[in-house]
Amino acid sequence: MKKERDLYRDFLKSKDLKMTKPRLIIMEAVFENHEHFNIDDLYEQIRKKHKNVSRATIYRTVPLLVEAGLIKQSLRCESKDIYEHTYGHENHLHFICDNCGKIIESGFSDVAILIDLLAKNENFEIKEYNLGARGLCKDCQKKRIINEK
Amino acid sequence: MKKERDLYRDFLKSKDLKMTKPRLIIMEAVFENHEHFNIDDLYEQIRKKHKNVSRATIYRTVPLLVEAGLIKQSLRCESKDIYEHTYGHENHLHFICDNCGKIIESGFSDVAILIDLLAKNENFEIKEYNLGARGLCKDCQKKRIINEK
DNA sequence: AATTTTAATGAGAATGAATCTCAAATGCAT
DNA sequence: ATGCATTTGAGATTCATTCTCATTAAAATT
Ligand SMILES: [Mn+2]
Ligand SMILES: [Mn+2]
Ligand SMILES: [Zn+2]
Ligand SMILES: [Zn+2]
Repeated sequence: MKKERDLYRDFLKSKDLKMTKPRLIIMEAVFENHEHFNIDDLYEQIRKKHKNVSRATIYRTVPLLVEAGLIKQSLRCESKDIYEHTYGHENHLHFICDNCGKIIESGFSDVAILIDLLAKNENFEIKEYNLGARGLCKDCQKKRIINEK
Repeated sequence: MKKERDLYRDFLKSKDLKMTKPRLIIMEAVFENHEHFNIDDLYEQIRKKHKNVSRATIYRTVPLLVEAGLIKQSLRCESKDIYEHTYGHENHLHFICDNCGKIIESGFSDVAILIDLLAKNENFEIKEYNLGARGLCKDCQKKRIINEK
């Protein structure tokens, strides 16, 4: 939490943005848990302690955290943008179950090497990977077999 | 276009859905061009010839084409869901330029092999890959250098 | 071919995530 | 402390998507 705050401070300073109370509250809430989250989750979480932080400010602040490189926009879920930490988290890919919505994470060091090669071919400079697949998780495969009987 | 229509017919029959005039018009419009498209693009395209096909029906029909395996939901662009053909198109990944929005496609046969391995580890059954990266295209890298002077 | 049954459609209303507006509040350099 | 540009909260607005429901069309049955 210490490092994140410092990076955030530096980022804001570098952009001539002010370190305000809501911006601090929001960034601390974001790093309180380590799950994927959407703006509404975050709003509810923050509201428990701070009755006066507005949804608008959260919508305005989250993109700053993205730009600062602390979080990234991840997959979309239930028609909502969802986010996850990047700072302090390994790159990983998502397997999303079409049936139950479960998200399974998996490292992808080797995959990245190949994708870097493809990108090089196109002279494309990658800033952020966005890798995953949809399908059926272990449990839902079993259910399917039962249902299709 | 012949094959797509037959597959679609079979799919509708298998689901006890009727082959209606709007459903046919929409599926033909979808396969008229080979670009990524969003619902609004499709609506405009269809409206040129058929003044009476409603937006609602397009929103209702596109998911059928997805379920039939003819198209897939692809990346999101300008806050709109976008779609692309799957039938008759190789699997590929997308490099998306953060600066100009350009979408670069690239095959990924080798990548798929690695991802299949990761999926196997998790006992996850992949139905559809969703692979890409965001960053800067060749042209925008040059522009950046100029701008940062 | 006419009738019945049932699903699908069009038009527009409703929803809801995300963005915008603007008067009031706050951070920060002096 | 003072002054001033930036940021904020609250609610209005936007706009993609979904829903509603009276009407229409497809297919099954006579
Ligand atoms: Mn994740
Ligand atoms: Mn594509
Ligand atoms: Zn599952
Ligand atoms: Zn570009």
